[in-house]
Amino acid sequence: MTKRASTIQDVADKAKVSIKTVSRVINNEPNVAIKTVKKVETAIKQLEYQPNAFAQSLARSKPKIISLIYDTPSPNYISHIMEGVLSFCYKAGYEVIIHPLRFNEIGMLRSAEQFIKKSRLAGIIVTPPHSDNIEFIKLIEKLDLPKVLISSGLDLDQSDSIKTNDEEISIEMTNYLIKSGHRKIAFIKGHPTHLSVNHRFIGFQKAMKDAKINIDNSLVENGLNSLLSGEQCAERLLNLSNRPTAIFASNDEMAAGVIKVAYKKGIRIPDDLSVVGFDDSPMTEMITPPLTTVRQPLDAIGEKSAQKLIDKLEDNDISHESIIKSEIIFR
Amino acid sequence: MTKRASTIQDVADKAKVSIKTVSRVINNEPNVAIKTVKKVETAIKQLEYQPNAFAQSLARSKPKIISLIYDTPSPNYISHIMEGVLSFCYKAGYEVIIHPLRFNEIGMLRSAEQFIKKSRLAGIIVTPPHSDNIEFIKLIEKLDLPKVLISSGLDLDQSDSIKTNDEEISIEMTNYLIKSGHRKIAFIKGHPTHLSVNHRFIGFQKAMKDAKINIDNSLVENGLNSLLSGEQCAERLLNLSNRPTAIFASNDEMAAGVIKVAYKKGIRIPDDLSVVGFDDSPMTEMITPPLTTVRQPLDAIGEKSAQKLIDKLEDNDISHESIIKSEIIFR
DNA sequence: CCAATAAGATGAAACCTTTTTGCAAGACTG
DNA sequence: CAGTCTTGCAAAAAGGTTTCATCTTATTGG
Repeated sequence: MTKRASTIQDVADKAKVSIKTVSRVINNEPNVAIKTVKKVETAIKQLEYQPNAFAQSLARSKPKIISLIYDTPSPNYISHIMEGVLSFCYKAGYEVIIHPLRFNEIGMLRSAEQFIKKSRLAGIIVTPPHSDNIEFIKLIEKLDLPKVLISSGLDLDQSDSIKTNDEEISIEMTNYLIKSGHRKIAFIKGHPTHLSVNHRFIGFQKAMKDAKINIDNSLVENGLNSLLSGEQCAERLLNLSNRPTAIFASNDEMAAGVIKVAYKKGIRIPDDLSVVGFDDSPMTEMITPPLTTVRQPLDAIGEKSAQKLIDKLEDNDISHESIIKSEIIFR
Repeated sequence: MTKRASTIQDVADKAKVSIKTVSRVINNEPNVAIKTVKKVETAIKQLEYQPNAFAQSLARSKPKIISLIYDTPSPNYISHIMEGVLSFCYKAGYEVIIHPLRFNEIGMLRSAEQFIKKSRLAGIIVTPPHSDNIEFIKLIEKLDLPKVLISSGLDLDQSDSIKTNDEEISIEMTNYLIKSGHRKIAFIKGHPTHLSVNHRFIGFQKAMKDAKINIDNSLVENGLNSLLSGEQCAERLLNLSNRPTAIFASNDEMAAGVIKVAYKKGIRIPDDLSVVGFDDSPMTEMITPPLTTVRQPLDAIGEKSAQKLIDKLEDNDISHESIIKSEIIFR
């Protein structure tokens, strides 16, 4: 039993053609007679030949490898984005290296640079909060690496980013609350460095203004995207003498925190208090009572990002919309 | 501005040594004079040199690349395992390719084989449910690929797998319920192909037997690990005239399903019904009321798996324990 | 103290597998 | 018969690792 994997040479021998011709077939190059293609293909099949990805990457100027950079936001978020990215790249013949990068770690930029150089990436997809980090983006640009930023709040070239319609959907959600009769609506903002999350607040403000309802500043809390911070904000909000009748949280984790506190205090949902969130992690469904929430199509976001990046790399026409719409799930 | 990245040759020139010597320094090989090492290191720093990972992989017989195979179980599960694997591999200088593989897809085995060959993997880490798939394991063995299986129920060489103490902890959990006064305890089993989950049931049986409590068969349900199946099981269990006072679910998603149904039926938790789960996804905390549950240290499992695999690859002494203990979180 | 020998440091060239590059030659087309 | 496709050849990348030989030193025995 020869353990040695077969090489392109073996295939060439078996098909009785030259190496170059095999290479042509593998890479779908034009100008190969159909008959020859067939011969080569059967040889490949018989030998169970698979081109060595490293040799290919080395020989090509641009290896077919991209990376997805993340920083452990919610597992749900990242794993769905990942799913979308992987499934598209798989079809397109690209390999993906998932790379975690701690946002606040010292030397994070240097280690990122090392990683990028070492892997000779063809391109990079960046998720929040890194996509909001101007230093990091500059590094990528310095290295001349094609990129796609997901939900970046930075003001960038359209062709470089995939965004969600946070502001618009936030308006819609706020209108829903208003239409349901709420006037004292509290808002829990997200992490300050997470720019795109802040668009959610902007939408809220606009909707309130349009409805001519004043926003009571004591009803606006600054959260940190975590369950705990949601609890803390809720604690303050629900202790107010002028307690809100609805709370709009910038993400589901914080919304869950609100529910937890409300439960502890014996405040009934949705009878005494309406709670709405943003993100639709599956947890939303499990929570009793279920939350009305905004569903972001994360898989689609991942897929589009990958598509956009690969189109760039291969100089295809870039005509895809860059905004992926979320929708409200009423519960 | 030369865009070309610097090569080992450049470093050699700058340090006035041979390529081989630079290679020695990069790979920490012995028998290099300290003075020489210094010279080379400064040259590397000045040129911002990073070895090309593909060239390395190509030249080495075994590339420093391993893969983590998964099949979208709960996002929480996979992303924590991933976290552990990545962080260890990063330190050890290995790259990780995360590869999704649909369990029931036709041609799944062939596509897996292609992937493994193409990437010239050094080793592979397999998560459930693939780690229970005998066909898949055989494929890996045929390809002669070092492996570590996470929570495999198959009866394998110890050195090939990382397990959790499911049975033991399940006994402990059952004892806790019994000690709390419960006698009519229902059990919701997990997905039948997910062997390790079944050890949880075995533990439950043992504990009940030891306590001399008969298990009422109508109180044992077959779930499928999903929220929905949890709801269905709960529906049946809670409609029984002889309704259980406690329900032990094999994972948290099913436990959440139970809670959802109980809530709908107006059954109060924990007053009328105790619910305990297994897994400790963060959802558990958010759910109101919080669940008593088993916490599996997923990051640690990922880390140990990576360590075990890499130790194998590098012929280090393999002396690590292969069982990672879970603990019960009382709430 | 010196030759003999071992041990350590270094380098030259082959090798890993594929793509690419020209160029030449044979095989068609109309 | 000129022109366009196909195909092959051989060699040069791509950027490392590895084998093995060589040149220095250090150690040892006498």
